[in-house]
Amino acid sequence: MPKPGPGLRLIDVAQRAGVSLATASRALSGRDGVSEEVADRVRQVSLEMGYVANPYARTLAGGASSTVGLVVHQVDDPYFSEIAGGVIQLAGEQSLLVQICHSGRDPSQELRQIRSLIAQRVGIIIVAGSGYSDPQVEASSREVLSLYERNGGRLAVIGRHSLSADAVLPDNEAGGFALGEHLIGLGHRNIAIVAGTAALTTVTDRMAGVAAAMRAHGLDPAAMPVLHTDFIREGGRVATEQILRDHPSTTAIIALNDAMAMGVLSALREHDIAVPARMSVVGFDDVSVAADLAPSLTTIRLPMTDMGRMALDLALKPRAARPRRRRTGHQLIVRDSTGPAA
Amino acid sequence: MPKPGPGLRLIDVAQRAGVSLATASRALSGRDGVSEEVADRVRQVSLEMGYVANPYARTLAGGASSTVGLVVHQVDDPYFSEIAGGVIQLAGEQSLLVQICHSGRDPSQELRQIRSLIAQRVGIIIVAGSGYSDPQVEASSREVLSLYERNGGRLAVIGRHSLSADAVLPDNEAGGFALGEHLIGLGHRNIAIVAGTAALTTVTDRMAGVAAAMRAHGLDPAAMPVLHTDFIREGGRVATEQILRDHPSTTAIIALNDAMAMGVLSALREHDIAVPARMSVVGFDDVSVAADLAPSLTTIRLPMTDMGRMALDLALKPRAARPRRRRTGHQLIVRDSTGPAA
DNA sequence: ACCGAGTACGAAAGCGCTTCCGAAAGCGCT
DNA sequence: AGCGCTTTCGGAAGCGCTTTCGTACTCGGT
Repeated sequence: MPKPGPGLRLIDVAQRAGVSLATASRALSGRDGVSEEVADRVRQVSLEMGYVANPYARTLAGGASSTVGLVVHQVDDPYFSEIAGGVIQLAGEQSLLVQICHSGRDPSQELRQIRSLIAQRVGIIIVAGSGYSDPQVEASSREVLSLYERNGGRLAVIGRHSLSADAVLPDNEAGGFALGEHLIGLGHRNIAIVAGTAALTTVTDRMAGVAAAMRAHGLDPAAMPVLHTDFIREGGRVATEQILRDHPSTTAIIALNDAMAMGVLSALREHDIAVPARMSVVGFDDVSVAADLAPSLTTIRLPMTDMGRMALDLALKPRAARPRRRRTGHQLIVRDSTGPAA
Repeated sequence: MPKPGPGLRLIDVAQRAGVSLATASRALSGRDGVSEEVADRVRQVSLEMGYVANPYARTLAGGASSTVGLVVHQVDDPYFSEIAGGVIQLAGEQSLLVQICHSGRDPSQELRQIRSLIAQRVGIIIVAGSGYSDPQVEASSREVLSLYERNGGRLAVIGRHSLSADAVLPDNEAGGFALGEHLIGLGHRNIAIVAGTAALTTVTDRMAGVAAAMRAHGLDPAAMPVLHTDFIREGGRVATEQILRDHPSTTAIIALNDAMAMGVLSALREHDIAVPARMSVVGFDDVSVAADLAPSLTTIRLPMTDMGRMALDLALKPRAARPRRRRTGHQLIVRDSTGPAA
């Protein structure tokens, strides 16, 4: 492992400015107890010499770490990369650094990553991604995180419910409802859901919204085929094959995220099934390519970049007595992948 | 700024294991001078207590920082997010953490980010993204980076030439050549290039390849319209408008990356110009959505994830006498966006 | 049984910073 | 002039770790 180069030390600056180490430290970190005149001189010298404090020493000595840990499922998934973009953006403005790691959609891996971040003593952790409906897993993850918070760490989660932490929550249920309404309004009655991993709360919430819409229109959600596969493109492909085979009367497919919707479209294309003439397809998230797909995708827009910013913003604020919830807006974007039922 | 919680200290583990601090340190870091028996006991106790070393203390005491800094233009650009995915993947396997920051395609911002990483004493820096053809900018960035390397920092760059650093280089010129050959082979003679930011070496290299292909077939590259805009989707749209207005005889458009190609396709769609019947379009990179576009995009595939891994791999190896170059393969992927010239 | 070489471990010195504490100096007041 | 109070600063003690150095002990050779 390479070793970073040596650097200017605070004592060098202090000597050059003709003050003690302690005074120099106070001057640079803006503590009071230093005359304006001396403080200015120290700052001046420090600037001239291009001094930058060693963050390891600073943190060790009881200062706070200035890096934020970000845990995402997978950074090359557009949903997460946009969230990460937002976090990095705001972090940059606040001159914080971002440690990023993958949980790979695996609860135990996620826990490992969080532990590692805590060990790194990062002061802020942002966990993006769905919660897991497995109570066992959630419990142990919750335990680690709440210990972290009790120790003074700041935590914010994106897109998952958390009892203790501040959270940024897309309105998954309302989004699902809007999708359901849209399709039912177009006359669709045989709607199938490509639902992704069953254990994710994101999935269950979005499904609940769709079910509510169906009930609101006198349809029976229980009759609706629900295909659980992976929450990625390939999952959409696989599920579509099953739908075509087992539920031939289906006229509309709701994929619970855009990645799976892309898989659905690609499978339909292979089977020469016209969209939306013979089958309507909707996604969820509105990742940036959704508009460029063939055909362009009707979906629910979530402000991913903002969600990243909001989460960091929450975490930067002092902790409130009760965990804060920030709900994001959502918007139905109607494009070319949906049309009237055949 | 929140403060990370306290933690178990090495001395706690040492006491519990009945050895001195020094011995415990040696045992856990695998140094020799400790009997197998004692070392085992210490490791056992450490595991039981869930001890994790404080990285700040460790680094301060002369150990090496175990985080790698990654500078990308923008993490929510698929090209960079896939590279980042590769870096994070390998870093995870080596239990390194990744600090990620945006340069936002701005040379001075990039330099600022690098400086900040150096100040953070990260031991490894990976810079992804194109070089800048502005010699002034390149010089000052080169100065900072070579100082960093002289001080023992490890550096690897992706997709840019560097005199001193190890580099992972896609074969931009050969890729450009392959695209040119493909279109010329389909009978296209009036080819326009959507080139993106003129100051990037990636752009100039890819253009050089296309030009070479034209010369090889007796065509004059100088006659070819070259549109310089931003290296993003919107740049492709703007450039396409210009092409349609100023170069109506064009039958094929080469976009020098997929993002711009998506812009080109979207502009053509608005103008109801059939692809590939009336206009062929190619991109470069083969980001994962390229296959799902309308129509699916002919492009040059670059192994982005691998490139990220390779860069970190290079940086982890001890420095060689001469900087190493690792050339990546490339592959022409023919899809539905290209066809014979009208 | 004695000596030099080797091995296993502990004591202690930092790494560069923050912060507590105490000394010195300046002030208004009696 | 003498008192207490505040302000400004320096000395020094850590933060938790790695690493050097020194000491006690073991062992093969004679």
